[in-house]
Amino acid sequence: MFFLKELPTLQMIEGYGEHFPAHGAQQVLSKLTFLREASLLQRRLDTYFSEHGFSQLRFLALVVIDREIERDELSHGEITERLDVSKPVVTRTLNSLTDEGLLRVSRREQDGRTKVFELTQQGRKKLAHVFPGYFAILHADG
Amino acid sequence: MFFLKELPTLQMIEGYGEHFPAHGAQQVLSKLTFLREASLLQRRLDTYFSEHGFSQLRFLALVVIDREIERDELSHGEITERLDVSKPVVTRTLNSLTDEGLLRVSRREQDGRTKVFELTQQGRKKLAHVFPGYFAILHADG
DNA sequence: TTCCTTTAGTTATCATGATAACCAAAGGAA
DNA sequence: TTCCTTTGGTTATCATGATAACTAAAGGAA
Repeated sequence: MFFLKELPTLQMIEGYGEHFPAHGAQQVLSKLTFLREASLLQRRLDTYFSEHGFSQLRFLALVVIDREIERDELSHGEITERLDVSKPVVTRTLNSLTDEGLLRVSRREQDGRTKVFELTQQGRKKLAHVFPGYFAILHADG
Repeated sequence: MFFLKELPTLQMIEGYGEHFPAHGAQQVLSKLTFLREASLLQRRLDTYFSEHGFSQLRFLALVVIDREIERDELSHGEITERLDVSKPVVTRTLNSLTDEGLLRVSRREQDGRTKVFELTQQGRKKLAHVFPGYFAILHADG
């Protein structure tokens, strides 16, 4: 998240910078604008998820399992590969989703270390319930 | 931060959605791309800050004081107005910056409640040290 | 087999965001 | 004055990101 409510003006940036080439300030400002807009959109999504007792990460963890074609389940490691967060966070997230009954775990027969997760009926229902509003936010202007 | 390493394909999104109008999927995908790119840029910035024992918020707190024209100091409340984070987080951040000697606090004479913060020499030095790399990341392609 | 290395996930701990509830000074109305 | 409301910040507590260090199963060389 980018936490500056008012972006600096072009003049301000130019004032700071003997640090970048001519016309660099414009590029810097447009990147800051980009970050700020993304943060605002991200914040709308986070608010939406939290209204549904969800978080983006918890949602995406269900999504990566759901979207897998010709498979119903993914291992902890496979989920970690698909999500850009650390392993311990994946562990915590999957455990809490399991505790809430949205996922079901089992051990893989061939390898006693591996845990595999699949959506429960309730998990599918929850996803279906949250998707429309999610797409609505992404589809909206701004 | 948007945590999906691989974005869904257009076909996947269309598969999910009777939830949005025709051609909506393209719009959804471009918003997801936007979020993902912003997250990657944000992550480069966060890495840079943490290499300097800094965080984006700590940096921006110094910046909003520094960029104030014709004033050297801002109150806690004024800083809170300029940063898009909650009051308690501002308190904690300003305290830690003060403890590290980057800011100096004083009470405002007219109002015994108000705290005002200004950059120390060390704070200015730190900002000057961090700015070039910050702009370089923002100026870079991608 | 025995032992060493690799791989899968977990535990411990920290940093940093949020909200709710609080304290204390300021500022008026009675 | 006294008391009530408003305003400026803080405390307590939680959620959720990270890294480092750990446990235990797997797999392979000797």
